[in-house]
Amino acid sequence: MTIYDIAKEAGVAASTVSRVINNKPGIKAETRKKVQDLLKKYNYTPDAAARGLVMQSTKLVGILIVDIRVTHHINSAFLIEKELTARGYCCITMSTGPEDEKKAMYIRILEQRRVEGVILMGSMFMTDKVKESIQNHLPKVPVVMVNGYLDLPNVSGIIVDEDHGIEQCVDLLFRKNKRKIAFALDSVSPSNYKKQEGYCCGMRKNKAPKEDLWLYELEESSVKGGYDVTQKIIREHPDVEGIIYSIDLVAVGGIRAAYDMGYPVPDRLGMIGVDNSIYGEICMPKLTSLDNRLQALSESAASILREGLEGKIQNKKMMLFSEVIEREST
Amino acid sequence: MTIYDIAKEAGVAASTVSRVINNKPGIKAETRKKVQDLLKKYNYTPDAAARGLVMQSTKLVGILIVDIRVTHHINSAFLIEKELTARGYCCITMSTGPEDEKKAMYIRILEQRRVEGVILMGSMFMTDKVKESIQNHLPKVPVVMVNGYLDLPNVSGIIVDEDHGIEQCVDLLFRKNKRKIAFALDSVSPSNYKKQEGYCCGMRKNKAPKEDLWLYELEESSVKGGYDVTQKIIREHPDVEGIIYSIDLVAVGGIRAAYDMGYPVPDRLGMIGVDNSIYGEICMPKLTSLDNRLQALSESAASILREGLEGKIQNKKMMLFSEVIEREST
DNA sequence: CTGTTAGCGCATTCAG
DNA sequence: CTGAATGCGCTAACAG
Repeated sequence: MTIYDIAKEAGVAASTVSRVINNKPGIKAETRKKVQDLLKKYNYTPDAAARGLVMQSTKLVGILIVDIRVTHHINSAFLIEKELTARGYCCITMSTGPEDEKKAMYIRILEQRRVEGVILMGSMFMTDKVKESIQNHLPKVPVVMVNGYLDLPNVSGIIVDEDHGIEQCVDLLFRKNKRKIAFALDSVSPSNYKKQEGYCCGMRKNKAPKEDLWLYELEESSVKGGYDVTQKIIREHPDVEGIIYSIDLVAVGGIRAAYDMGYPVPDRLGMIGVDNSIYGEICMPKLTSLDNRLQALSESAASILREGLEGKIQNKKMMLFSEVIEREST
Repeated sequence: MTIYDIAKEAGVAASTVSRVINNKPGIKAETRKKVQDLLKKYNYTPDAAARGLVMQSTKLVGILIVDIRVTHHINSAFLIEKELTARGYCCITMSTGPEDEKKAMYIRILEQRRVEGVILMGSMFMTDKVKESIQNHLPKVPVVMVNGYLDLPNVSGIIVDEDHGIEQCVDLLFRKNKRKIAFALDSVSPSNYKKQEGYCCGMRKNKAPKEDLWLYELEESSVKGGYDVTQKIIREHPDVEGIIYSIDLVAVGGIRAAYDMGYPVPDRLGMIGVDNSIYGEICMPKLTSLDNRLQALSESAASILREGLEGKIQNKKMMLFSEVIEREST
């Protein structure tokens, strides 16, 4: 079913049908009615691709996420999608995986689809390869990176001061008289690197001796990973008094490990995660967590992209401030 | 940049460029090379929409989810997307919200985009309005419903015997000598209705007196909702010995409520959730849960849709069997 | 081996 | 107020 089919049956030209569909003025009420009836009769809907071709506008935006199963990221995507869908855009949300080549591949897919805007979700997209791909394949569409930045004329970024936030976490533990603090990283990413910096800064600021900076990297970013690393930390440093984890998901594994090893939380061991996620409300005791402002981050990203879609392409750089949410684990 | 631009610079016709792009045979190696160099020079990628128009194939599939933030559903979408992307399809994943009108609206959006297949995620799509929309707007594309079914020639469905699974949960509690069992529903959906049926069946089968069938509906499908309803259950039935929840997310709220009210789990109170999700591994004690076979469900959905995309449109109906995973809460 | 032509479904001039 | 003609970017059938 095309506008021609409708036109033929209505005894008018295709252009008339097109005008009716798009509510253009200058159509006799009677003709309009006749066409509209036919449109309804056949449940006709115009082909977005064909329209996009002639209008030079696909109304498509791409949202790239390393892994959509990561609660934190999909929650953000949800908010962004809601905002953009309300404005008539259709979002293509895809999981790229962590490999640079695949990220580049997905950028190409978005190019083929001629998206008019792109969201890059998370600092994992802060790589040279991604930068090069954007430069080569999407040099003119507005791109917004959530919690990261790429120095390109069409890319904007919003970042959270997670380094400073983690520093506050260290401060909090010190205030609770916990001075032997370990830090567990779930993966290597610019965001996690910043958190690690914050940990080191905070420890230095609180005059912790250098040999007491205990950095741990997880085998896997999961509850089990958190469980295992925590056992390891406790075994290697039985005098540990606090652990900060790069994300809540692994922190909750740590909470359980502490319990199983007979380290009461928070009395003997203070624990802090990052994301202020639902995981922290489920475990026992409830987890103190660094709120990295997911909602505000997403809303800003959506609104910056929206501006870009409206033609104001500019590489904005914004920062939001994280905040420690204290619960039962400290 | 179009194939014409490339063609002009290469001194060949557009069709030749098209042939090179699509690796068609019968091109002089020299010409091919010349064109390929230009393609690379300009980072040219064909416009998927224009190609789709002439090929009569968009290579687009739609995935509709009531709320992509629901872990269970997004995990399933992830698996399906992976499979379909690998086969050259591009997935449009969208949150419809629970309202029927919005579901219908999103079906129209998919129609406009001329998707070649659709996944309906979750039993929440088993409504007359959705059925009517599919019938009117997407009567010819293969549709696969995950954990549900619509009686339409182009719709397939895979369902899980959650009713029977919940019955087994009741059996398990009875074996543990818990006979006063409540059931908490997080929302009204066909899937939850089936679970409720299973609860009633199980109770009847185990000869529980009719007045001991305690059904509760939650205010909100959240940890807090589970917490509140559990307090209510305990207050209204201090002799309660077991609670089954329609999903893990609310069950973990219940676990905490039981703790706060001094009801040791599992000694005094056995608790069971549904989904076998990560939530159940985070709480303490760890949650016994009904595994509703998410992975198998998703894989089947993807493979049925794939068959549909390959032309074998048929309304298959499949069933998978759930399984109780016992942990610490029973 | 390559160029010419036509047409996918639509919106938009420009005539009438 | 409406119709005919054109072109968006691409592929395919047909010539040559």
